[in-house]
Amino acid sequence: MSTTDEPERTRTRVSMADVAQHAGVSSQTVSRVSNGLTNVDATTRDRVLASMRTLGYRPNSAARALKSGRFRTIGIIMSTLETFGNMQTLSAIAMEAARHNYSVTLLPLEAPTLGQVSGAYHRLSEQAVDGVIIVFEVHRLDETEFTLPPGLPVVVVDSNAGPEFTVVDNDQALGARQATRHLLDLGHRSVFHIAGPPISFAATHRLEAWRQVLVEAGVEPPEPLFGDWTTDSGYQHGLTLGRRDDVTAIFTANDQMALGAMRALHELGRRIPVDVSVVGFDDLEEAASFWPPLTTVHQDFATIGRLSLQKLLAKVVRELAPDKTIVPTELVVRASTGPAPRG
Amino acid sequence: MSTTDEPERTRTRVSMADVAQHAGVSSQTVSRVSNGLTNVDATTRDRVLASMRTLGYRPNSAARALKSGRFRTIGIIMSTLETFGNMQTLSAIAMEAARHNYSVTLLPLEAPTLGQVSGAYHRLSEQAVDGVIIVFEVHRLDETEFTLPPGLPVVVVDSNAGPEFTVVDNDQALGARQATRHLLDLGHRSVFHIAGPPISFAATHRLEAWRQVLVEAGVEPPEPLFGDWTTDSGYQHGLTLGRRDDVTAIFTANDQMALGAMRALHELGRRIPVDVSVVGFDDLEEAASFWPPLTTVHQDFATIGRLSLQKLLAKVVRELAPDKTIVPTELVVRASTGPAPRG
DNA sequence: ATGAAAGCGCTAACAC
DNA sequence: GTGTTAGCGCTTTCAT
Repeated sequence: MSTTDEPERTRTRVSMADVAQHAGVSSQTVSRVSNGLTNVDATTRDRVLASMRTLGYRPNSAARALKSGRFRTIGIIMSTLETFGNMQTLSAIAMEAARHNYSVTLLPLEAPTLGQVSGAYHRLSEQAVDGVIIVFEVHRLDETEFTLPPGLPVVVVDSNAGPEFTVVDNDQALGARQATRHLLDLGHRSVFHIAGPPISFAATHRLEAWRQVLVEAGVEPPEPLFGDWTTDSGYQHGLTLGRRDDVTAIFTANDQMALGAMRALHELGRRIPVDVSVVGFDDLEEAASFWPPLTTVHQDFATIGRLSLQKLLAKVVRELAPDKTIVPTELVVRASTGPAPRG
Repeated sequence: MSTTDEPERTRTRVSMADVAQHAGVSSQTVSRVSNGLTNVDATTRDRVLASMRTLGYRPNSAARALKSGRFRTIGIIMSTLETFGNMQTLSAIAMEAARHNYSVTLLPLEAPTLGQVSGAYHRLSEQAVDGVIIVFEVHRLDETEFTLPPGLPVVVVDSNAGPEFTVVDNDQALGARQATRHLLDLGHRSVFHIAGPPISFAATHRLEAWRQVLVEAGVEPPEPLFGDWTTDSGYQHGLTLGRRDDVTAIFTANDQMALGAMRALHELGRRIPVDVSVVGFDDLEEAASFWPPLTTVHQDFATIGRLSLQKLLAKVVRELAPDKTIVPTELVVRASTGPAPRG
C-alpha cells in the first residue's frame, strides 16, 4: 500500500543538461543562449537553439527562482471576485503585471474575515510571490489585532487600513459629495440615502460625506436606510421611500441598489426622474442602459489596479515608507436625475 | 555603471539551515518537522517549531518545487476578466483550486486572438504551473493551425476546441432551445433573435438552436440581428425590432443586449411583456431587478469552474483521454415574457 | 530518532 | 567564446 495519493506521471522534463549534451556544448552555454546573452558564437547559438526546439526545452522557473530569489510573481488576496469593482481592479492589476513581466497568483477568500486574510497571507508567504496586494472591502482593517507578519511587501486596496499600510483607494467621500450636491443643485429639498452595510468602510465613508453635504446645506439629514449592496435590498428600501410623497431624490451607495430602487419606483408608478431622481455609485457597464439610464458616480478601478501594482513593484525593489493614494471619482449625469418637482 | 535595473533589496530569507543551527539539529530534522512527518521526538519537534517561530521561517516553495517537480499551481488563460461568465468561472476555479491546495496563476490576454493564447501558453509553460485552463470564447479554436506544444495538461472552457482537447462547457444549444420554445409555447407566432457576434462559438450555437426550434415548429426563421454583446448593440437592434408591429417576441443572446433592447422598447412605448416579450441569456445577478425582471437562461458557471479544475487536476496526475463535459442550462421565467398579444 | 551526503536545474564567478 | 566549479534551499536515500 503506497502512501502516494498521486501516482507518478512521467512527464519527462527536458533540462538544460539534456540540451547541452544534444548540442555538444556545456550547460553554461545553453544558459547563455537561453538568457539571450551576446557572448556566444552565432553558429553555436543556432545549434543550441535547434537542440532546444528539437527537445522541446522549457526553462525551469523553480530553479531560476531558487537562484535569483525572485519569482516575478505577485499575490492578490481578494475577498470576492464577484463584484464589479473587484473584477475591474483585478483585471487592471493583471494587465499591468503582465506589462512588467510579472505573473499574478490569485487567492480568493472563502469568507470576508480578517482571519481569512491572515490565513491567505500566510499561505501566500510560503508561495512563490514577491509581494502581495490585498483587496479587502471591510471596515477598519487595523481595528482588531490584525497585523501581517513582516517579510512580504504589501499594498492594500479599497480599505481603511492603518497608517502602517500602503493604501490605494477611490475617493469615496468625493463621489458621495458629487452625488448629493448634484441632487441639491437640481433643487431637491432633501436627499434620501440607501447606504451600504455599516461593516463596509466604503459605505461608511459615502454615508458620512452625504450627511455632511446635507448639513452644510442646512438640511436635516433623514434617517439613512441600510442595504447590503444587493438589488433586492435596494428594491425593499425603494418600496419604503417610494411610498413617501416627500421623497424626491434618492442617493444609493451602489448601482445595484439603485437598480432595485428604480424597479420599486416603477412598480409604485412614480416616474423617474419627473417624480423622483435617483443617483447610484460605481458606474456599472449596464448603468447607461438601465431604465432610465442611471446618473451615477464613476470609480476609476483601472487606475486603482495600475497604481497598486506599481506601488507594490516599487516596494519589491526597495523598502518604501507607507503612503496613501486617493484616486478621484467622477459624476456621470444621465437620465435618472432631473429638477425637483414643483411642490 | 551597473546593469541591474533593480537595486538590491536585502530581505534576508530565513533558510532551513538557519533554523537547524538555531535549534541545534540538522536541517533534515527541520525538514521533517516542516513536513509534519511523525518520526521526530516531541521535544525536538517543539524546539524546532520554536526556532521556526522565533526566526520567522517560511519554506521556500521554489526549492520545494525544484525537488518535487510539482508546483501545486495551475495557470488560467482568459481572454477577458470583464464578463460576468468569465468572472464567475474564474472565481469557481480559484475556490476549487484552494480546496485542493493549489494556487492559481492568472494570465490575461491583451486581445482575444489565438496568437495571444499561444503566447500566453508559452509564457505559462515556462512558469511554475502544473497545468493550464484556457477560457476562450471564440469560434473554432481548432480551425487555424492552432496547436499547443505538448508538455502541460490543458482543459478548455467555453470554446469549440477540437477533439484533441478536454473541454468543459455550458449547453449553449439547450439554453437557446429552452428560450425559444418558451416563447413559442406562449403563443407567439415567431421569435426574433438578437445574436452575439459570429466569431463567438457560443453565439453561433445559440443562433443555430434558435433557428432549429423555429424550423421544427414550422416557422420561417426571420433574419437574425447580430450584436456584439453590449447593451448598446441590444439597444440599436431593439429600436429596429420595436418599430415593427409583427415583432412580439425577442430572444437575445445575452442579458446585456436584452437590457438594451428593453430600454429601446420602453422608449418606443411598447409594453413588456404585454406587447413584446423578451428573453435573455446568462442570468446576471441584476437580471431579476431589470424592469421588468428578465426571463433568461441561467448558466451554471460555478459548476463549469469546479469541473474544469477537477478535470485538470486529474490530468496533472495521470495521462487522460480528452473528453467533453456539457453542463445543462436552466430557463428562469420572470416578468419580461407573457402570452402573445391577440392579433 | 537523527544525521550526512547527494542532487533537483539553473546561473554567477572564474578560468582558459 | 566557452567550460568548470560551486551553490541557491530543499528532500530523498542511506547510515547510524
